[in-house]
Amino acid sequence: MEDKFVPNIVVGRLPLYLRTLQLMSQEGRRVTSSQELGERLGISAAQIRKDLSQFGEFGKQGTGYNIDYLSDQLRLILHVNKVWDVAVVGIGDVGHALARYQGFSNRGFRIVLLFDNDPQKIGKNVGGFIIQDFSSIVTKIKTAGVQIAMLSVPIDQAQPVTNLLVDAGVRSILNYAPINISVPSGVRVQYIDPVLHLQRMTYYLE
Amino acid sequence: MEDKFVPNIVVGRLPLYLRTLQLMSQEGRRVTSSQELGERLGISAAQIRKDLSQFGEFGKQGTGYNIDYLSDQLRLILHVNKVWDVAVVGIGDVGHALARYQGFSNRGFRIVLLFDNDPQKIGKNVGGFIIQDFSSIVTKIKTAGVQIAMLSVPIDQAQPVTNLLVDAGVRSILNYAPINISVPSGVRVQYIDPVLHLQRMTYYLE
DNA sequence: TAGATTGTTAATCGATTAACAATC
DNA sequence: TAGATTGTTAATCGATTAACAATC
Repeated sequence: MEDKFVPNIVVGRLPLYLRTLQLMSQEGRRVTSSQELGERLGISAAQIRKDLSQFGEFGKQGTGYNIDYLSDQLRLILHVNKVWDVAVVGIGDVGHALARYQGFSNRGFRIVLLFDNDPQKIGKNVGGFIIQDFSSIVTKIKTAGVQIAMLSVPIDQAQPVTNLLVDAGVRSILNYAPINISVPSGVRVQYIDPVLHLQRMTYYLE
Repeated sequence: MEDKFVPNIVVGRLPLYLRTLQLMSQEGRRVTSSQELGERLGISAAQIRKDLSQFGEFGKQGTGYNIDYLSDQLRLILHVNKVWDVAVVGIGDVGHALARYQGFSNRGFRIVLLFDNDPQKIGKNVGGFIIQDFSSIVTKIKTAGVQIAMLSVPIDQAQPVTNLLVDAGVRSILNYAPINISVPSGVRVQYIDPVLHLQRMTYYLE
């Protein structure tokens, strides 16, 4: 089921479904429908049903989806039924905010390592973790078996640091530096750059 | 030219092109080609040419694109040939990082207003600006004529604060709260939620 | 039972790519 | 001139939607 090819664009919507279902669950709701989910997300009901059908049958005709059951299934599909250890690399303002962000733990992630190369910062405690020196990055990440990193270093360090992360066995990188980085196949990168989003909106402003 | 309909997905790629061109310009480069741009971005050369052709003819056969000229044109198209004033609403760790982020100014944005509702924070200076009380948000934003806001408040405040922003005349919202918000037509929302990106990658991890 | 909603198929719609004449 | 690369067309590919039988 999960072995078969699923379009990337579909995979990208699943976390959105999960996020909304978790919220509904917190609201005390028990069941929902593709229509309701769609309305909350601005996505058509047909698309949601089609997306889910890639992975199995999770609903009941006439009643819809059990929220907690579908959430569990989505967590299994997305492999966030466990908690993933994450490293934050580059503890400037962005890294600092990530290290202290409370929104990871109930969605499948926890931060376990912080790195920076500024002697002023090394040894400091942020969000309960001690900032460690870049020089130890490969061994520390390897030893901890961390496979996911959030990268919040300056632009010119993004590629060299990425290379270290790849050497250390990191397979998923969330890159906050506004530059495209190269990784070998088997390693995935996602990008966050607020300016891209802002410029996408100013197109429609005068 | 800009009046005619352009697919949203095309508009979304333009900021990426611009970002790469600005980087090339800083590297001292003068010209590039759709092929080179495509390689740096992981996008096909044909797609880049097709996207650009929606807005005009910016290249020369045989030589390619003048980097600074194409950058200027993209800035005009995206309306970032000017600098937009932006408000940051909610000065927790994320808002704090946004307020101090140095990457906005050379890409068309500058932060001019900060808001929070925590009496402990109101009056404090972050990144050169004084945090102001929520109670003044509508009038202050109206007076300043700010049309863009970055929203970094807790989940449960996202929708009510959004309503205030809309009342104040904000037309573009970059929402960091992990929840979908409703806005009237004419107002645009973009979302940033790191967990969505992480979960999209764990799908491919075991 | 009647009403509601799923999962799925086929039709539609839109986006990407390949190819090439034009031309620098 | 020969080589390179654009802008654009037509073909391909993929994603979305509409519709409905199945069934809770």
